[in-house]
Amino acid sequence: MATGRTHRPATRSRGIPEATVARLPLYLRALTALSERSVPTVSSEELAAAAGVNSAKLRKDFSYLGSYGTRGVGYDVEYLVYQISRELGLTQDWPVVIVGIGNLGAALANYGGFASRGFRVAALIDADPAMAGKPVAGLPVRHTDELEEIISENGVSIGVIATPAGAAQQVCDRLVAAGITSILNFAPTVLSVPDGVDVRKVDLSIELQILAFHEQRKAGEETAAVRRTGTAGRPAAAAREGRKGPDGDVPAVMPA
Amino acid sequence: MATGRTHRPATRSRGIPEATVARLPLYLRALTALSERSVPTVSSEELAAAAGVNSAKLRKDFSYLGSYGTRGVGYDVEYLVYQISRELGLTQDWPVVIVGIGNLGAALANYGGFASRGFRVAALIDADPAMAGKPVAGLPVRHTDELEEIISENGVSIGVIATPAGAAQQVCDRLVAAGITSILNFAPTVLSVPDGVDVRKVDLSIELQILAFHEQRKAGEETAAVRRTGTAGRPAAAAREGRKGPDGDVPAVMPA
DNA sequence: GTCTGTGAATACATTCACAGCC
DNA sequence: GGCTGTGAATGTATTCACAGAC
Repeated sequence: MATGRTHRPATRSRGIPEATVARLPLYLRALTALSERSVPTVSSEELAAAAGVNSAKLRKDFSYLGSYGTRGVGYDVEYLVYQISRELGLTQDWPVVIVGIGNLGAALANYGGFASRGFRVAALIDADPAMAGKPVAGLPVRHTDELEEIISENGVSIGVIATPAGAAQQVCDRLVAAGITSILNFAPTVLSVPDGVDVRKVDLSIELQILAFHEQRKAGEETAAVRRTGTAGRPAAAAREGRKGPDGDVPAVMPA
Repeated sequence: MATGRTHRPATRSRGIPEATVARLPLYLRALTALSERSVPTVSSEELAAAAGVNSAKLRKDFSYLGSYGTRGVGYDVEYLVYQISRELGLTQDWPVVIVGIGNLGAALANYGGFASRGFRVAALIDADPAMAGKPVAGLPVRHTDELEEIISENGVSIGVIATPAGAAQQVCDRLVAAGITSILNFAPTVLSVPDGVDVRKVDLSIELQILAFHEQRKAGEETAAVRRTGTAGRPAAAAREGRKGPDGDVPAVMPA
């Protein structure tokens, strides 16, 4: 990351913290809901509750964007919607391609949340020739051979990878070579990309594993018992029938 | 205090940092791949590269679990796989339910990554009576009416919500009432849950919006950067000329 | 010599708490 | 009175750099 120089102090300071950027879409969603209900203004407290954060954090976040509120009153909903949209780059439309039209890719293609923000699915691409031409979410699936052409013709800079893990790096390389500079990766694999290309990943199984970690801890607190039994056991908890785990009878966890 | 153990606290220290927990699945995946290639040991440098992090971070992360490496040698792959699996709670199997069998729910049901870790889809649940009984991913869809019974009978503690936003809170409440204590939420809404219940959310459109933010920033920098790198880098950006935003005053994405 | 494990240093993020404006 | 905006304080995460085990 190229740190320029000292601060550009004015209302448009060039460094919004990553953590803040990651929350802006959350605020935007909450604001959009308020806007649809024609709520004219909102306090940091109310908006924070709607977005699921605390109000100090929200105010700090907004302070990076500028002073868009009014003391004693709150924030103008419409104005904030616009400012955040602009900051996120959603006032323009972003064509995206989805590569890998399996179950997940198809689900993504059908996902309404893309279009409702500035995103437009420019094409669906799959390596299976049998898929080519088949309509998914109203778009004909195109073959991988056409990938470069599609990207170039549509000026696509954001790509979504929903292929199996084995194909992801190869697809990624082609996307990058074709000019893509932002990638959302659903394949459970680490992608390597040149500098200047952003990758964000969504890994469904990782999220579950994190939940399992905390779940296990909860279970352990209830029955502070055998935790480290080298051979067999896991924390015990009531369940019904033993489901077979890797080594025999593994209890499921039920809060009683 | 509970922290009575003086030395060797790391073996099961009461607080593995969240950031570390979130990376353990990454390490585990990389290690599993090495294990399948029968690689016996791995250095922090190699493993870090495979997991897409830097080696100092990895070593620090592992130090929270204990001293599982050998100086001058590296880490035993099989042993680490076991230790991390145990730490994450993956040595037991976790029955999960998926609620909301639309495109996304079906994709999740078919997703192989769950079963390959300790997760087992115990049931698919949908509110649509027309769906009831229809097989998805080899399981018959069950109706929401049976939700409590399913959770109780299978000792499920982890639920996945893949319903439309409007139904999510209601489903969440029922899941929690039925005993679920961990929720993975795909619906684009903030869920409120009582203490003791963990929620993780995956929001597809939020990830894209974060990418758009950075993409927009790149485009802004391009004006200055383009001459520095000559013409080598960005075919798609050049092709983007044809695209125009819906409104007239779209800020210059391209040096005009 | 190699590579881990970890205090110390730094960077980043959140929360506090209150001055300043409505 | 109510609410924002923000320095200061605190908490968390990452990185450095090297002592110590092999």
